[in-house]
Amino acid sequence: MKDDTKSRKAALAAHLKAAVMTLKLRPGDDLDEAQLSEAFGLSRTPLREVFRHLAGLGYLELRENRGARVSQMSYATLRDFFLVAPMIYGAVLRLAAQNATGDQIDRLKAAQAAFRETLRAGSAEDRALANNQFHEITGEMAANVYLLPSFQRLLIDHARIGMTFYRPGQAGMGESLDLACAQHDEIIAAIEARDEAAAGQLAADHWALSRDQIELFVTPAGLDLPLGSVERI
Amino acid sequence: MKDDTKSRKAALAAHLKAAVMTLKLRPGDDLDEAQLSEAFGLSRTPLREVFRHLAGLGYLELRENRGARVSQMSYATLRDFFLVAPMIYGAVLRLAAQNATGDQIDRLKAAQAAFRETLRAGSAEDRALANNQFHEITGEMAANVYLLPSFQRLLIDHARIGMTFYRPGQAGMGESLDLACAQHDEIIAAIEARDEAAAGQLAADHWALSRDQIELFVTPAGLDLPLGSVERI
DNA sequence: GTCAGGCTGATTGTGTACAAGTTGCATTTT
DNA sequence: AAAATGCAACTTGTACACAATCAGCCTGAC
Repeated sequence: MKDDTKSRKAALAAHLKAAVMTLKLRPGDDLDEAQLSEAFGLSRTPLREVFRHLAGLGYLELRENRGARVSQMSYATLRDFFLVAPMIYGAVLRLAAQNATGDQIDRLKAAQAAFRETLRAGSAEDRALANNQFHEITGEMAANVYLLPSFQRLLIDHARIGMTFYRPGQAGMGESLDLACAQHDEIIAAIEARDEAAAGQLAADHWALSRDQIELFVTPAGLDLPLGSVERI
Repeated sequence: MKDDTKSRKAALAAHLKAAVMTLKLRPGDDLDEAQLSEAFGLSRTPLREVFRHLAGLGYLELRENRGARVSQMSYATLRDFFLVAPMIYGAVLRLAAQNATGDQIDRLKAAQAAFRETLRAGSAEDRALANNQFHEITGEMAANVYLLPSFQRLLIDHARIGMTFYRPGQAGMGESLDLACAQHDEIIAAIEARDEAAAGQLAADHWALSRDQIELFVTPAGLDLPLGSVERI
């Protein structure tokens, strides 16, 4: 009974994390205590402890007397994200290059293999989670208690933003994913070589690629139509 | 009864935060649920919610089946601190200069006045809390959800490190505090003038001062004794 | 016709009882 | 005498019941 309960709590947390990052639970969605309590075989007390934990990590927001919600995204958070992400990502990869252990590098390679597999045959959700897993490990390598909280929040919303702006059909999307995957390989190499400068540069490159993808969606290529055929508002 | 409970929870959280930052509760100390439950008139359920909340913010650590502890400090965390503090502090003050509202600037000035008052007549604890309050407001000004979690963790441990290394008698301690206070004034001015570059520079200066104080303690001035009178190991 | 006020159903917050786990001591065995 | 094992007291985790709060709807007055 003991292991059951613990694993159920862990399962609930993992389920919610994945659901939030893949937008299966979308920003602002309400969570139903009663329903989740039933689904995971937990009473409300441990359930709410999980909620509080995830709220601390930035997945959920708790509102007084009004239950838990998936944490919101807005233009303000998007702006916050663009301002801070390059700095934190750079710092994490530089520290990762300094500190990574052999075991961690092995796990990073495994994560990269899994990510590559999702490119071949995987849903957008699988891809986002695999990519997230890869970067989580770099965070673990950086091993800095003061940096991690911000980094992990960035990863959550990076996954969500990526899911929002992911359009399989869009021109250049496949190429971008391949490029991102290649950059992951370079990141592994830089970390393994303890090349801090290269890791920092790769962080910048990887970020730039991701940012361009997002901007491409926000500012899409204009439709190629003759003048006058599209009404301007 | 409603307001009572809420305010008691808030009081407990505030009490624990202050106690942790001022080292009244020292890193690694165990927290007694039963005792705190009695002292604040809360049952264990809400008490544990407060624990979880504070654990998320970095004040406490929760261990499975073994209660809550004040979060640890070690050489590793000290090293982590030195590595990322200048970066985060710089980012926060630059963003604060960009975004601060008039109301926030007023509150910052009030916090600075309170801090100055603790210099004149206040305990080391009062001073640490007042200084923390000042920097908390700069974090609020920066208003970046991705930066704040790391910044607030840094502030907690900055307060604790400051308390650890604070020695009223030590040469230069009073001068350093006066200098730090003067820098606060300059920081306010830079923010009010929306001078981002100046704010960034002041963050670096303020950090350098704090760092030097810590190093002064870690590497104190050698005793002024004739050669040969002190055995070298 | 519109808005204010109060009721009602549902949801969340808290208190308490009980189950599970852990620690330290005592006893036993080698 | 030292180490290991079992027991007991205490601490933590979970479940459930009750109290408090909120949102929506209805009624009634202006």
